[in-house]
Amino acid sequence: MNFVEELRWRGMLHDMMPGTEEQLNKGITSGYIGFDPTADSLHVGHLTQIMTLIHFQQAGHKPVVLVGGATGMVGDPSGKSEERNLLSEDALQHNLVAIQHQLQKFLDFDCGKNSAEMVNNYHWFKDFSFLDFIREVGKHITVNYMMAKDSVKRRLEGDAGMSFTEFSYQLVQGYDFYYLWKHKNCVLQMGGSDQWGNMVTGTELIRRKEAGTAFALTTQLIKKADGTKFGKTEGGNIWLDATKTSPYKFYQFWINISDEDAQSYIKIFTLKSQATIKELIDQHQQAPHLRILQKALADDITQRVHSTKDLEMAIQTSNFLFANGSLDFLSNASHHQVLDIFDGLPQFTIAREQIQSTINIIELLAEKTQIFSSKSEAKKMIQGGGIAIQRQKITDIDARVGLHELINERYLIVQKGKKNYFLITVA
RNA sequence: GGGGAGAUACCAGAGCGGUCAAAUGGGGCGGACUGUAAAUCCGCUGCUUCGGCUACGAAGGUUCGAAUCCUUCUCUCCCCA
Repeated sequence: MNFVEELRWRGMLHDMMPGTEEQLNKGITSGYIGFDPTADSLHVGHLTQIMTLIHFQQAGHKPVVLVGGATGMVGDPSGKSEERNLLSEDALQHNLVAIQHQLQKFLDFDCGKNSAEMVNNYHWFKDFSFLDFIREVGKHITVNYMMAKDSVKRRLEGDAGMSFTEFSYQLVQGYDFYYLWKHKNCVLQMGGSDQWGNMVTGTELIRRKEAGTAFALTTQLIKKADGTKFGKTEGGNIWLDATKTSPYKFYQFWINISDEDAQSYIKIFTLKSQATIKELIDQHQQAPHLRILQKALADDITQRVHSTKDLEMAIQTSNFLFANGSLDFLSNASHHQVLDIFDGLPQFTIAREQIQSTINIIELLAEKTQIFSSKSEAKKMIQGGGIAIQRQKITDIDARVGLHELINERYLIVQKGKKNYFLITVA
């Protein structure tokens, strides 16, 4: 199966320029996707692009990963209703290094002629003077053409306006494409469907400057069936960086995907074959409550983004926290094992003297630890039946917790709601 | 430079001298139900030593009493030049 067919059956393909498929069928083709360093980690929203590159490489083509040291300094107006804040150069540099490191994990950079390659557009922009730029690039593209772009039009129609900097973004990205086309024989740019406009500016530049031919292919933006934004939870973005989103939370994110979404995500975010996926969907529909799809998804992605060990840990933690795992498990565990299970969950340590023999529950939750930021909040939560200690629901705001209740004489498991666990270690 | 409108809790947005810790909607959090789901229903959503305290852009003032009236300041938006 070729690259385009692969994307098509997986529901990832959005649009492509005429001739793209023919070009790819001609033989090994070099294509790129750009990532701007807007944060110091990629998040799950970037995974579609990463998967696209993986498929691209598996189909025998050469993926080029572009990190936007230069474009990151400008700010892409696509999909943004107002002007972005510029990041400082230090922050950009920090972000750049971090995401470069992450991207390296997903592709094979050493497999012969279709090895992946990483480039940074800062290299060709750093010595490109403003005058040279407007003569070499700006001259070929009319303002009329630029203003017709959706990302620009929407901003011109709105109240927020748009700075010249962001207006120029498409030229900067367009030049990237031209540069890669010229110097690396890169004839295809891929990206999310919101990038279409920017990508076309690139092919247009190549055509007008050198009468060259280049192609663009976009992937579907990931949507959730309920219309909310993919990749965001109450806690914010789901990052790929284990220190920003723990492997456990990452795993949980996928486990909690709705049935409907899981059926499309399994195709997008895993490399499983068409037959395997069909089988999984069948099984899932027969017994939806087992959430076979969500588990398959979560397993696959957690393993790829983190590691097999992280996945095992996440499953173990999930089983303990949700499958009503009894607390006996803890009494048999070593201190190290306990910490492993609670790794990535909020933890507090308090001194034994602080408790004396017993301590008021509210004082414990709001003062000795920062599980709640105020006593009223803790009180309200207890009255609302949202707090459990050692899996026992607390309903009395005057309840006291004593040393004799500690597991292994040192642990207190606090539950806020069903899903939020806190470990208090009494030292 | 001239004219106008406005600034209220996480967001949107009512209130326009006392009954206002502030309607309503959204969001968030919790409970019930459930599949760690969706939908639905219910509760909470400033702090507190439960006496109060601090809050409606900021600072002053009027008043027994101000989110509400007055003055100045800061900021935002709109129209004209």
